[in-house]
Amino acid sequence: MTTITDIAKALGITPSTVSRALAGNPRVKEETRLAVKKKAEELGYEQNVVASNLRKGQSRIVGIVVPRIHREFFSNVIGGAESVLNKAGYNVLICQTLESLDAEIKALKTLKNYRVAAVLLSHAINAKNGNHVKEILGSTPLIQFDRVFPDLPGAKIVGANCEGAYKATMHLIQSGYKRIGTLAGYMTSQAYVERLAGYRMALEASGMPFDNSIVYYNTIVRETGYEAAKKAIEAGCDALYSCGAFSALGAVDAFREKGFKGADDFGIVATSNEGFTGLMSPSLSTLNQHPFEMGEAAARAFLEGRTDTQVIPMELIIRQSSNKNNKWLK
Amino acid sequence: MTTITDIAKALGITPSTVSRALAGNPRVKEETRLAVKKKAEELGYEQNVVASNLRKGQSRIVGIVVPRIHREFFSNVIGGAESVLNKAGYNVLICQTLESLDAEIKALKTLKNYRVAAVLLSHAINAKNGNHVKEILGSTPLIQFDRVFPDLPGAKIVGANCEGAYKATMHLIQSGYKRIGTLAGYMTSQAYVERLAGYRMALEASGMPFDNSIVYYNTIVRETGYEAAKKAIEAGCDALYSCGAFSALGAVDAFREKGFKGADDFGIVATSNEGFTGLMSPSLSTLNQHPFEMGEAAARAFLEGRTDTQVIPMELIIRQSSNKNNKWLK
DNA sequence: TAAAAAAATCCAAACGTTTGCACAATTCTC
DNA sequence: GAGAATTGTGCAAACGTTTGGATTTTTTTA
Repeated sequence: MTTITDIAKALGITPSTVSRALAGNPRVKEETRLAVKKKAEELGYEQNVVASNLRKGQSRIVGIVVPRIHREFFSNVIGGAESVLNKAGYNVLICQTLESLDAEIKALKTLKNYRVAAVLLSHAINAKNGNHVKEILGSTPLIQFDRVFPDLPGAKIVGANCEGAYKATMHLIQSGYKRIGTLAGYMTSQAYVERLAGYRMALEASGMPFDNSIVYYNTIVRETGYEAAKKAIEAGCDALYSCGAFSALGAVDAFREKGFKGADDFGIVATSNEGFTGLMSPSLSTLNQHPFEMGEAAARAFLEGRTDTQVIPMELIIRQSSNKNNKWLK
Repeated sequence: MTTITDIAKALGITPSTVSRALAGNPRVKEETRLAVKKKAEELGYEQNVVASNLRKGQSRIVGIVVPRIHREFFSNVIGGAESVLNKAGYNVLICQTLESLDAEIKALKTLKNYRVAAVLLSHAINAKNGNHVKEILGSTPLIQFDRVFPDLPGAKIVGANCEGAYKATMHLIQSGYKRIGTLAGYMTSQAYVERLAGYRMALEASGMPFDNSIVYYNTIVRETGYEAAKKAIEAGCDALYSCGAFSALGAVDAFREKGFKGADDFGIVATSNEGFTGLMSPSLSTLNQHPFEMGEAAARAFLEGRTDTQVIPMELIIRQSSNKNNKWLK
């Protein structure tokens, strides 16, 4: 591999001048700069970024830590972040924690050892606070997304959970549904608490009672969604706002079983616009969390040195499952 | 940040001994090794991997280049590769090409400049050959997966396209379907050519004619799948093997339109076990390409220094769309 | 107990780049 | 045309680690 020393020797100058020439330092003569560029091209020179990083004490690598790479939400966040960072000349080093706090700690240490320019982080589910992060990262910029700890410094990118849930519930109300339950998540998670709050606000803003007996807690997978939906039907509900996407899938199973034929019979809006929601039958009305944009925002927050909290709006996508003019099954 | 020199000074020894002690070199006394370890712990020492990599001329980073990070298939490959590599002490630097050859070239150069230990690569769709790779990567180990160029050196991990298509078609034949068409892909892609070959082999092995008039080429998205399926129905088909998953979705649209009620009316098996295939109604029988395992295999091929081609079997998953004993819609 | 062998440590260079400061060459000013 | 200002280049150290070979210390052997 050719080095700047090789170029320097070939040109009878010193490595320092070559370095400056390649870096576009104005202190080197136009003439020599061109000669250096030409020779570099000629010898197929490529900078050894490892050496450069060592000398400069910093790298053009941004670390991204996520619970799981192959999760629709996270892979989209990564995709968004990568595209922004790549344009700015950064590369991404990716670590997955598989929801383990130990793995998160290890990942952060590794990234620190690589002297990454910043860390984009969404916490493992069993991280209870951000103390470990502060200690390990020191002065390395931190941008948290989705699963954040408010006490940690630095930018945070979160979804508009409350507002989204409000919008979804309001849509159901305005569509004429009279008794709207909710498939709520775990109250240990900030995101789900906010969604429940949004649901409640929409009801109360419309003069409808908030009835805790049709709030089905801890309902985030298909099976529990199915069971909860059956109960909701028995309880006289004609619509559901689901805090997740997979639980809504279970609800649809229940509707099928009951012979419901369309949104006239029962309406549902789910959170998280997973790919399948638009492909299944009935297609599911959802709240799009814009994971790709979340990744872009996280990357930009780093590039622009922001330290505030950004809230990414959730977009309501109305599909068959809440569209009263549309039969589910032909 | 504390360095090995700090540790050396604190202990009254030299950095070289500290380095060797931490590396577990047998030339250092047990006693000093323990002292070093203790002091390192005490001072919160973390190795500067950048300096280490520079000196050693290689890094513990593996580059992964994919067309798109947020594609179910690729994000799973990455997930699989990361989990294996991480256990072996490697980290992954990820680049997406967004199907652009220029971006692929740039990514490879970047990875080379980082002196990565290896590159795992799935080519951009408009890369016509592997010449650029050879030139840039030089001696850096290359492992290609999914989209590979046979002329490039190094390990290759591919799906068992022919065998999978054979299995899927054979399953339809054995289920009693009499006239089986296929939603074929682009014949410019090796994978689709092989799938068509497997389909043909199954027919011929069963004494059924291969009829090119019910081979629907270039059918890989929902819309074209829908159109092709309508034609297939008119042509008297009672089943389809689809080379993609999204085209099968279009076929299901067509079945719905025709009022088909179950696999007794029409059978279909799709390639690629995308998440939605198991969630839609009817659930789709598919060939699971095992992307996660493909990523694991690619990572292991590097770790074990393999240079052969591995074929990852495709698993037939039988669901409602080809199960004659099961009505699609209740 | 002296010499030889083995074990532990040290020295110094190297990896390839960047950068403050010194020096040389050029241009400008009066 | 002498000195000052400007411009371009060189020198050498530094980033933190690793490693071959030299050196010192300890242990073994006769």
